[in-house]
Amino acid sequence: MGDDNRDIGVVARSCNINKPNNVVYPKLGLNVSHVWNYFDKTLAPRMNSFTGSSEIVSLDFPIIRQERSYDQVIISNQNNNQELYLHSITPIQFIQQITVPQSRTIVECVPPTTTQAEWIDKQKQLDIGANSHPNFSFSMTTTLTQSQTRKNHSIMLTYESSQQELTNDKWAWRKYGQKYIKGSPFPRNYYKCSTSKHCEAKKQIEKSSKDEDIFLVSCSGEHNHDPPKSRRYLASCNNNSKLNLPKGINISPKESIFNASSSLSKRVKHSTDVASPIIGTKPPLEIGSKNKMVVAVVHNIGDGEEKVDMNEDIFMGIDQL
DNA sequence: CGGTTTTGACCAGGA
DNA sequence: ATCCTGGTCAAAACC
Repeated sequence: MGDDNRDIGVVARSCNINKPNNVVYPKLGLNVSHVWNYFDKTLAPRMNSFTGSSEIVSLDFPIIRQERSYDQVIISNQNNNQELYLHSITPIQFIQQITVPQSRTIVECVPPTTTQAEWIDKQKQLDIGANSHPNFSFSMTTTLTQSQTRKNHSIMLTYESSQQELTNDKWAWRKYGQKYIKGSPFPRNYYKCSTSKHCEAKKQIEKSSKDEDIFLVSCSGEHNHDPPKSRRYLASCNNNSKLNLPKGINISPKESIFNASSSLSKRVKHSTDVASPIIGTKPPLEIGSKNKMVVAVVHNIGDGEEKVDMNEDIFMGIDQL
């Protein structure tokens, strides 16, 4: 892609909207779904509070999305007579560690009759900056990093999270460790899914040393069960009144630990409101080979037509090795 | 009483 | 081989 798309990306960041003017998209007739997948929640956290007149259409990947061999996500309407094609301009290939947000994703609406050849041809048009059909290009605002610290360890996906986001989680977690990591004054907290013994979902939470309001959340593994029905843990927070964090998250920097460690006993007695499972954090991201986040906002603009807007940070495609 | 948190010990991988 | 670092374990304490 050339400079055109870079410009669009810049506009998208500043305007929070990423669409060419006066573009009418085909009527998709998509069902509104409130099923958010993990990527949706991670990459489009602001959509939680979307209050505009538009409908938030969150497309559940296993049901609505499908992929074709040429690296495409296709969203079909119920009658299968219209499709929304989503495609990563630059395939995102994860290696040991790679940061994603520089990647661009293109979203286009094309007739359902598009064949692979036609689609490739459209890509060529895009490559030369042609404007023959509606398309968007935008960047993510959420830093998403995939890493693998050790050979046999599962791949972890790391992203930045706000305190608010930490408190909204449907999964139950049990803390199993805490470690001060070199280079950071804040400890890293280790959690496992506590709902099922056989669930391999894990996550790590640590406070960002760069921004006091940001937490770094790393997820690995997948939940192999439904979220717990009981959300009893959601209400429990520790006594950090300033932050109102979920219980169990220790963000005390090293210095304060040392200064306050007058207690010499191995088991430091803690106040009643410090110990408890951390719940209320994002669910781990499902890192599958076919994970692609798709969220669209559909504007009804009359004449039976719908306008599909893509928020600047609500879509991305992820391909794995 | 069962589940969770705490925290030092242990272990494996990398330098 | 040794050291360092990060991830996990597990016993004790807590809720």
